[in-house]
Amino acid sequence: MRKNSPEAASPMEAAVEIDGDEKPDRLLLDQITDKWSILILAALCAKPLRFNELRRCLDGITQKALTQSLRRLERSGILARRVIPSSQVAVEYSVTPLGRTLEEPFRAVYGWTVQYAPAVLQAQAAFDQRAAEEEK
Amino acid sequence: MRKNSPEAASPMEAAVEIDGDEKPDRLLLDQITDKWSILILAALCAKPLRFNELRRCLDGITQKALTQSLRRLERSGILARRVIPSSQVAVEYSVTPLGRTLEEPFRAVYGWTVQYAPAVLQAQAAFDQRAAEEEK
DNA sequence: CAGCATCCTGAGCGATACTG
DNA sequence: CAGTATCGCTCAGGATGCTG
Repeated sequence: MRKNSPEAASPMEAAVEIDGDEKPDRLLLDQITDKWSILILAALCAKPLRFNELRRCLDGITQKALTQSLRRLERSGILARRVIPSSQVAVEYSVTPLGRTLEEPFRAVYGWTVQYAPAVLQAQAAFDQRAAEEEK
Repeated sequence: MRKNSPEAASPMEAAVEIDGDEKPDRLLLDQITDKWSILILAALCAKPLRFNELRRCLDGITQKALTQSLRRLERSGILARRVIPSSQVAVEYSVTPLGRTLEEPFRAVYGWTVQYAPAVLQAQAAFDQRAAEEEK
């Protein structure tokens, strides 16, 4: 396996330059930017939740998808899974210290979507407008 | 650093609370966090590129996938497509001002992957170790 | 060169049923 | 409650060929 590259003078460009084979960065990037990870982390950063509580927060997610996302995040050390001793089976998910370090970057991205959503919607409308016109 | 994010009482949680129906934020989030968008933006932030130049940067992407991603980003006003008059057909893609505002947030996420990749890999190894043991 | 159209395969998702 | 297991099926994505 390859260790990561020494030191890239340019910040992000490294991702697109060293592309000879599958970079771990790219894989990792895919993992954390998947459909639900951001939202799951957002929910658990607020407070730890149990499986079905979490499911209710993430409206639209299936049990299977949630389980998979949770496992993947747990495996990567971003979430912790803790079985609560009780009469009923109870499992609580929480964010690890490592996961906490992701909160900021994610907040930046999510903040962007909120801030610029109107601009983007407008751009999309304009684009569709133009497309429709030259269709005629 | 950043100047955004006034001091939202609830920073990211908004995304997981208002889930009655498809929120535009969620859709937008999916759009920009897809497999290639981050890398495309990274490449074009460095400098504008033509279609095949860009394709070469993003090793592994197919023509179809690249076209789709580019259209989507163009439609959202993040990229600009410009046909260069010449003897041969030439098209240059560049980042719009709106796209520039995404550079920071993306850099934060990408930076995280680089910084914490070792920690994540270690966590994954430990996880797999544990899993393998209780398999026996 | 920069795409669009078409065909095709399989990875992944949802639905359902079952378990500790 | 918190999952695992199985099965069908869709549809996103790759491969290929063609065009302005």
